[in-house]
Amino acid sequence: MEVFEASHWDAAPPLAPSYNVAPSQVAAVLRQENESQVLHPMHWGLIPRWAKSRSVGYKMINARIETLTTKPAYRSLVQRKRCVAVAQGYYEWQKSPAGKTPFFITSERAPLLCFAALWDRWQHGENAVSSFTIITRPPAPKLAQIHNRMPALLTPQQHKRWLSPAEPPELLLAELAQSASDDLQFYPVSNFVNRPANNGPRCVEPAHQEPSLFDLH
DNA sequence: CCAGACGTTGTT
DNA sequence: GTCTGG
DNA sequence: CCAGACGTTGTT
DNA sequence: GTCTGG
Repeated sequence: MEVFEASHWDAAPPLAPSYNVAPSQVAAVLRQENESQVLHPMHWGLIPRWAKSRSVGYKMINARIETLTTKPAYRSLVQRKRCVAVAQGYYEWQKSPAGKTPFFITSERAPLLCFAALWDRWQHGENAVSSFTIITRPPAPKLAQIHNRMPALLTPQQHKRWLSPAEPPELLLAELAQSASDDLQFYPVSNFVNRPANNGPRCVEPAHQEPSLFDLH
């Protein structure tokens, strides 16, 4: 709330801290409501209003910026359902012949990352669920060594405009695809984070250098 | 018209 | 709900 | 994203 | 291989 000058949390108890937010789990999402910014707990993995079951959300965790305006599932959301997912960092798995290594990625300068995202509300009988998907883009040069995609990130200057319903989506998307993301830093972590049930500071501890089988005699 | 999909990543 | 394919 | 299950019949 | 759950 301090960083974003958000006015309040939507739900009474704010989210508990998590070092391992997996798809389907709840994360902090910023939305504009009238003139104020409000934090909402939302499930990661978009469940569109028309979905017949919640399980649709397991597939829609990311949205490619290149095709955002043409995909039927997303194009209507770009107009009025923009939001910002908030976290200190995120994990990306780098592949090599030796296997997959998770990296933890944060900003050198900012205390939090702002992920450009889209949300929707799904209602089925009694229970309503709000959920979101994170927009992805080709990687900034720095991150190309880790992965061939990255989340579309917003600077603190950009995020208010991204949330504003008055802003034209075409312009916002053009800027989003360009934004520099040159302040990102990263380091490898252990595969403790691979198991969704694992949580705590151990998720972001730098990995020991594992000797490869090749180096053992 | 109705039926069926609606998504990304990564691998081959 | 809305789009695509048949 | 990764991990883990993937099934029925019949019994307690 | 593919789907579900976290």
